[in-house]
Amino acid sequence: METSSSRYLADRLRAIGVPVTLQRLEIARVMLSRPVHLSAEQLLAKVRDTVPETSRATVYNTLRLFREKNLVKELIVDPERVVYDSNVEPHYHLYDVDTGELTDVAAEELHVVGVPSLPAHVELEQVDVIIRVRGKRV
Amino acid sequence: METSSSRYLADRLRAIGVPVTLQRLEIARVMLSRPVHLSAEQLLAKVRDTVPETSRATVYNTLRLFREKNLVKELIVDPERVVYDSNVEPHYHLYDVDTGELTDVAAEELHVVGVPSLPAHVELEQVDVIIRVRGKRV
DNA sequence: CTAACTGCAAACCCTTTGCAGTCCG
DNA sequence: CGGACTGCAAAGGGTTTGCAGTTAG
Repeated sequence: METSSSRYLADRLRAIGVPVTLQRLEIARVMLSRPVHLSAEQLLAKVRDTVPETSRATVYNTLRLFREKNLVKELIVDPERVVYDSNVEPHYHLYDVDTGELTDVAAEELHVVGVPSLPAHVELEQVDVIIRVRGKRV
Repeated sequence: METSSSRYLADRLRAIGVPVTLQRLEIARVMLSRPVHLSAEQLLAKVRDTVPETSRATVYNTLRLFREKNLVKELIVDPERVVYDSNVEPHYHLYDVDTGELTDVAAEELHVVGVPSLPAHVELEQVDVIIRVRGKRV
């Protein structure tokens, strides 16, 4: 499947009511063609490689839009920056605190047992699991 | 046990090689007398209630020091701010994304099954579980 | 023609830092 | 005395916003 073609991506955006622009198409190409973990700044750099007429504001605006449309998920693993994940299916993460590298852990591999019953007035939104690892100390 | 007396806290700081000052003692009283979740700014406000001659820089310096000494743990649940947790024992969290309220979930209640085997060059630092909830939509 | 999108730059918030003054051992 | 701690204010980095110009339907 040609998931990375402009045609496919443009249709996908239109299908969810997102007007297609050059910048959004390119942001979609970088973020949505395959599972990636990118910060806003990293995304901006990649998008500017091919579409230099892209501003920081547009990247942030588009990320917010994509998040609202459930095309990407925010990962909060580091106080320094937010990371955007193009895998919106339930899954977990392994995070190397030294390198910043993020790896997906499939929901089939890992299970959270014993989630407490919730107060009546709240509902579950999502369960985050972050397995923090670091390079071995010698 | 008088865990909140100045005497006890001062001794506790000295025991781990932290020179005792008025500000540190007060920060310790607010943070360490009982399990709390506080942001730096919230902590500053509480400390200034009793010791107004406390600067923001001192709060941040002291939080870093306390973290290095394993008196508090950083919680990364919200991109807006870091929350400090005076419960340094392994445990998990329930987070209300609407109110910002954080609740501890004891390690005995909840288990993470299936943590993947780690690459040889890294070691496990910690497993974070954040159960995100929100007020029920009507 | 109107509404929506974009770019730029400045504003904003949280956190850290430089520096001078102060205190404790 | 010397090293460490403190306060102030300014710097720093990531994110958001105001506004004017442009584009698409």
